[in-house]
Amino acid sequence: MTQIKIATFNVNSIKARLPRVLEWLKNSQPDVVLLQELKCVEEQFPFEALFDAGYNAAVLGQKTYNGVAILSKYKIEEVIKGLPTLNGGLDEQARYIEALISVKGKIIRVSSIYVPNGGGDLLDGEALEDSRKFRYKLDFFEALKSHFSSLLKEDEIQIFGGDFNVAAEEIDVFDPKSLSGTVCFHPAERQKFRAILNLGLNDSYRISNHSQQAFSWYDYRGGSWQNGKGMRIDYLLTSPLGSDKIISAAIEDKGVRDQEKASDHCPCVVTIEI
DNA sequence: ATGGTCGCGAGGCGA
Repeated sequence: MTQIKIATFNVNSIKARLPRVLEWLKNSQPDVVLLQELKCVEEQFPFEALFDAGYNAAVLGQKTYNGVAILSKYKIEEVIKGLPTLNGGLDEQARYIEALISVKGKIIRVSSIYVPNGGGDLLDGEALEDSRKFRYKLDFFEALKSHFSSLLKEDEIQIFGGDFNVAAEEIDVFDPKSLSGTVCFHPAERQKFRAILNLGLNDSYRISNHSQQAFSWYDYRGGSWQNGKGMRIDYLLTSPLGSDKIISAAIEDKGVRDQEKASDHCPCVVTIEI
């Protein structure tokens, strides 16, 4: 009987965040960590500091923007870098990395995902849903759904985690009325995310904490953390074999988001018996 | 409050 703790954490620059990340790793002791928004190329990734902290790493980097990684106390195998797109190519940005983790003779599949935000300035009279960035976001969700659909044919414990940049339900935002139709809480993107869940994946936090409101992201601007104005946009989605084995799930906001030089995201964790 | 704050990298973009 082995328990494994898996985390997802959008760090908003691994270089700027390294001291905070090392401190959090020491306190939280996750076995596997899915990182997003590295904001550096693989050559600049702090492999040594993280190895010294006990973690192997697989990295898909990019200069300045995006970047995803998988950290693991166990061996990382069969790494796949980049999200397959519907036309048979690969998404051009560093937003997806997947691997197998070998845990005491058992295999789990994990991926670290950074869904495009989809927001930004609109042209005169342009609706969010017509903007280039938002359409890229919706296309990315479609590509994710297609890829997950094929992976779910395997009888594996699978955990797909990351910053999905969408709040699933009204309970997942601080003000559903005012935020409805804005980026990260627009009906079109919520529908795309729901379609991914409908493949048979579970939102591990929500099935473990039925009616608890908790947020994984607080804007740096406007004192959002101090005012409790956040959203839950980071998830650890589990395949049926994984969902059956969930012990607990949580968002580790206290002692992390309230620190100096914190990321605007909080780590989300799930513990699974394998 | 039509702003606000970060990170990157050296002005503006992305979030």
